[in-house]
Amino acid sequence: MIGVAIDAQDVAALFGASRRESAPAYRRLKNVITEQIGTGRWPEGELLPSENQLVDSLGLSRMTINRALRELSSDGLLVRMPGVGTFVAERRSSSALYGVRNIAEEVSRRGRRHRTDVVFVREEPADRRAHRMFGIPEGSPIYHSRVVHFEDDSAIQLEDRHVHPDLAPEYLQQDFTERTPNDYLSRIAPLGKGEHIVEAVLGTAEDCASLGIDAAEPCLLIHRRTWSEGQLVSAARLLHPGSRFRLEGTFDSL
Amino acid sequence: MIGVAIDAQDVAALFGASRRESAPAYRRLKNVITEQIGTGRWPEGELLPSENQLVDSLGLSRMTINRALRELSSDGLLVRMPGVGTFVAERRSSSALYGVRNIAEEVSRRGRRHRTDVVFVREEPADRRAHRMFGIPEGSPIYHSRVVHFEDDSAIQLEDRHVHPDLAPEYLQQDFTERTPNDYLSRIAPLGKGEHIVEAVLGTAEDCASLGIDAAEPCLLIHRRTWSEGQLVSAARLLHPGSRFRLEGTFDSL
DNA sequence: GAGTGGTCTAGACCACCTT
DNA sequence: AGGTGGTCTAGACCACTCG
Repeated sequence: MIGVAIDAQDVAALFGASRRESAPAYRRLKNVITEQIGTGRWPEGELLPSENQLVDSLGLSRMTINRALRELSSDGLLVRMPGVGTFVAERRSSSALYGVRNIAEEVSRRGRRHRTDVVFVREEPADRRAHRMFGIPEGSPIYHSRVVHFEDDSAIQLEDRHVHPDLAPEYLQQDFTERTPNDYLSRIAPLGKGEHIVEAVLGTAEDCASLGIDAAEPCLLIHRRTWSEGQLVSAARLLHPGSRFRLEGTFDSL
Repeated sequence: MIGVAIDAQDVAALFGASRRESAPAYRRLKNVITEQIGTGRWPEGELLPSENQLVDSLGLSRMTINRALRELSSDGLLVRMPGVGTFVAERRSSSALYGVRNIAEEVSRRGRRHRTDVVFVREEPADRRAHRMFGIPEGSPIYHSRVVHFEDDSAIQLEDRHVHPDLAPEYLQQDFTERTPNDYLSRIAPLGKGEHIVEAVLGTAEDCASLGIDAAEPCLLIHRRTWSEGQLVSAARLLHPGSRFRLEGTFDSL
């Protein structure tokens, strides 16, 4: 066996300390486990106590334990194998295809910590490409931001974004460590239409340096444009290290 | 009151008819409800029978009913309100899922010529992974195909696919140069649910040789699984050279 | 007050994996 | 054989909504 098993008594201590919360027991147990995984105190592959051990140490019924573990498994934080045990899942980001909107939310939904590094936020003269896309005169000001999104301490997205200055006049004054650009934009400009293009590429040397990855690592590049009231609001280039990020989506026959 | 309530006896009839499935009860109940909503027989806003009514009509314990309804609620198909009832949710934003459906169609829609090379189509003993995914015994036969799709004369997709033998018994006899595996499967097994996972990777040496690309070229890898009637029909690994392929999609005011 | 969903218990049987 | 998770039961108490 690789990882040292987590002790049921440790879980009991953490769970006991959460008694102040008024949430239901299964919720509190989920919170405790999510926190341990999020902070890295329980590393990938670590074996959790069995359901029966937790029944004894936590004083809850097995159904309650089972619900907490089952939901965490369906959230992708744990991996359960019948006859074997419950393990901390490998940390590999994944986002709903149509959920590429709010990366901070996706990250925290997985019980991880989201952090943003701002590379720059500035006004620039529009080049020909911006002129064509946004329909503003060449040389007139346009906003340009570049930030890096972290999940815990690994970079998972380099966001390079151009924004129409008239539709988001306060853009330069925003603190993007507090609220992501996407967050801000979706608040001030009601989303009308969006477009995604996804491809596999290698990052430039600068991209790779920002993300802290090797130059040969394949990356997922998402071009994302959003319109509001028929006007292009924002065009973003979202670059994700292939080893740390993937897109997920489901569809129904509807 | 708006919607006419759904009768618990109707649910019982549908549930009884699903007895042939060997799935657990909560799963069958979820399938039955999903199907009714998917086909529109239960319109938006419709009131479902209460948990206690279903306990009586289905002969299941309330915990089992509750699990089915709770999970459907978390899946967004139902909306539950304590003290009020359970309702069919409003249609989910039909986030345009990327059109990975039929590559032959996509190619010819672009005015190019589509061609398929069959690498192999064969029966294999299921390994552990197949066993877990498809729920068939380890070592029992499973179908495995690998074909390369060309757009004009450049390879754009390596399709490696495993298929449940019971749900597509004639799979080995198909001529995939005439009709793609996807085409065939969607004809014989009505699509229920699908899942995509998209990531950026490097192909194996064999992959790159099949696609005629350099080993260092980033590729878009799509894992695609499709279910019919709650049973996994097919799991495919679709590998696209990054330089020759990208995914596009649009979405509307979600 | 009657009905709803939300939660929880203390058992149980099963298929599965490991030894 | 013994441990694991997967499922299920038949009860129970609660906060909530509605008439």
